[in-house]
Amino acid sequence: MRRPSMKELAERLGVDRSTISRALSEDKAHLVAPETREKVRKMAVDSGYRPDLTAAALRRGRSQTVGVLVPDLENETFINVIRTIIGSLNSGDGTPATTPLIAETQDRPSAAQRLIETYLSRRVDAIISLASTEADEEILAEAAREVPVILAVRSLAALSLPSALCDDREGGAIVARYFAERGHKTVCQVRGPLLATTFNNRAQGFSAVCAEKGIKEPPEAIHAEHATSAAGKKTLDAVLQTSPRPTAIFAHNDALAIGLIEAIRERGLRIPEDIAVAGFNDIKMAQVLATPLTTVAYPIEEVGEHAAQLVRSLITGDPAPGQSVPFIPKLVIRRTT
Amino acid sequence: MRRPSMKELAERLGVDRSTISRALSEDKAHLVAPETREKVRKMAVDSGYRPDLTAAALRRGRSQTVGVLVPDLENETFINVIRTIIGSLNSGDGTPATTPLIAETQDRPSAAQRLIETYLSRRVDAIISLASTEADEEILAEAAREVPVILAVRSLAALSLPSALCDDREGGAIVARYFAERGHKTVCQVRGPLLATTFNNRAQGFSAVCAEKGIKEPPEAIHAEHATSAAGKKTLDAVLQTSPRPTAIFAHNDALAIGLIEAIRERGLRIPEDIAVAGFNDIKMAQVLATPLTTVAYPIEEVGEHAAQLVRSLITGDPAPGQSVPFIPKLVIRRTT
DNA sequence: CTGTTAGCGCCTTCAC
DNA sequence: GTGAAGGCGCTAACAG
Repeated sequence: MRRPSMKELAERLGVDRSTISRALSEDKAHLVAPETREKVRKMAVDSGYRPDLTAAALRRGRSQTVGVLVPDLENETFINVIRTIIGSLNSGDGTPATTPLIAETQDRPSAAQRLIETYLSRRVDAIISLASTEADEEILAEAAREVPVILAVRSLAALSLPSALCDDREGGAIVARYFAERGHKTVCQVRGPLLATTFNNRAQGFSAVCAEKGIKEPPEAIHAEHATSAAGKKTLDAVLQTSPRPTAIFAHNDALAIGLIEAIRERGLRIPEDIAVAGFNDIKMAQVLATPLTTVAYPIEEVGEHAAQLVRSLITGDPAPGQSVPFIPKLVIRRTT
Repeated sequence: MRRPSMKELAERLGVDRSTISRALSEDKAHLVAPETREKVRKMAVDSGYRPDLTAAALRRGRSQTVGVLVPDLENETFINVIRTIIGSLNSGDGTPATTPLIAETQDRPSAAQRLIETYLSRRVDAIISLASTEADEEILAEAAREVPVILAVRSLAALSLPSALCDDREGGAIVARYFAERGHKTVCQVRGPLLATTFNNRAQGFSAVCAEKGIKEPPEAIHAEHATSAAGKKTLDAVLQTSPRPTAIFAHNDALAIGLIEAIRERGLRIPEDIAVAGFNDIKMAQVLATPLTTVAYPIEEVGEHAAQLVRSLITGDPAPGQSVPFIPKLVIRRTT
């Protein structure tokens, strides 16, 4: 037998549809007499009633839905930030569950645009972008006029929106200071693609400290094509060709670092004696490596939690918390340095 | 200025709302005069009209949405199957875009149940489960009475539903045959958790061939707690304690294999001379390793494409293709064996 | 080819 | 504490 609608429940119980609606709701249930409420709820369960959220969304103008944009679904760090966001959004005591619509942009502006339009057509209550690149600025700015837009992980230079961020500049600086302490005189960065602020900031923070401490960097920046281990592996040749040869490498993320490590191993060089490697993010694999990876732990919980908080307060129209301080990542020293 | 609804467009153009609806639709556009159609479309663009998909969903009874259940968002293979599904679902020439609702179960039946209920309340047009475990059978069976349910990657013993699968049994057999060819006499499996059919089938296929070829396996099965590299790493002790010591290990997936490799390396044993390792799935990392991993390539495209096809035909009510043959995975020989 | 009409299922005033 | 009524924005029959 087909599942009933509120109207049918109402008929069966001889009450009005609105009573059913109230009895089944979280916030208006107190308006209905305890006994009718229980009667209604029992009947709802017994009959297999299932609320129609598309109808509720239309009527309310809010869909209990947030759109999430991520550059790459294979990136553990992004996924973990999203997990934290979702967890936080649905742990709320009273608040009704929010369903995330998750999609990846692959850092293609056209994809970002298309997805944002879909989200807006689906009447999402907010958009969280972890995928923002400069090319998306306009699209995001426009979206922000219709619905709250939150930036997480990646910020945008020319667009001020509520953000949940890691202090990547400081992250880079932390690595440089550590390299300085260890006595390195010549070091090298393997940078991720520069379309996002993230890698840029890490590079700047690192270089600033190097300059200050008189540590030498190669004149030409080394960029990996993607922030993946395969791409990282390919950059080792370029690193070793710089002269004098660096004794430590700061890879802009752990995947790059792992690629480098495997390449170094193939050459028969020793880590960290011949060359030290530090990564960024502290993915799980960092601990599994035979030589566990020194890296900078990304403040996943903080960023995710803060993003969720922003979403919540913007949806309910609370005062958006003012410019918030980015979270400081933390150096994790292991065996590759 | 706020974005207009169809009604407002209709008023501005002096036509009926239904004309707007038709002109803007894909399949009914031909019913409206070319000039009015263009006039409507131009006005829609100029005014920034944005269709309200929550309203359309309510009216049509179809939400242009599919629910996707995945056990673990960090698993590259699952993600790639999902990517293929989404790509295929949205590449359709005429078919309107389908938005996926993606969520992970972490293999917790309670999570699966909650998510399926959310999906049904949101009136998804279909559910694709890559996360099916025995514990979910009832829930899935019940869901299948309301909406098409497709199983991908993982099948279910007691529940016959349209499925897109890999022949895991054959995958295990392929590895065993290869080990036999290489002359191994004592081998060992490191199995994934047994709540899903996948690992069970791989184990059976492998063992059947071993028995047939007279290859020895340890009497007690070795199970990793999770299908991750960290868990795989921990199993090496157990493997080396079996006697006689195996000369080859079949890890039920690449993450396990990588964990084992790192553990083997820590001990100073050589791969493949002292011990050979084969994985399953062929994740990207398999090629990046200093000693590239021999593994069984998962038929990602085929499984994803087939799942998408099933979704399409079940949604449109076409005859569901009969019991389909699982796709055969392919051995990729590299350097760890 | 276009208009008329009638809801989809829910929530929310406004009465009583 | 409950009922009556209206409508969110869209689409689908049915006329003409």
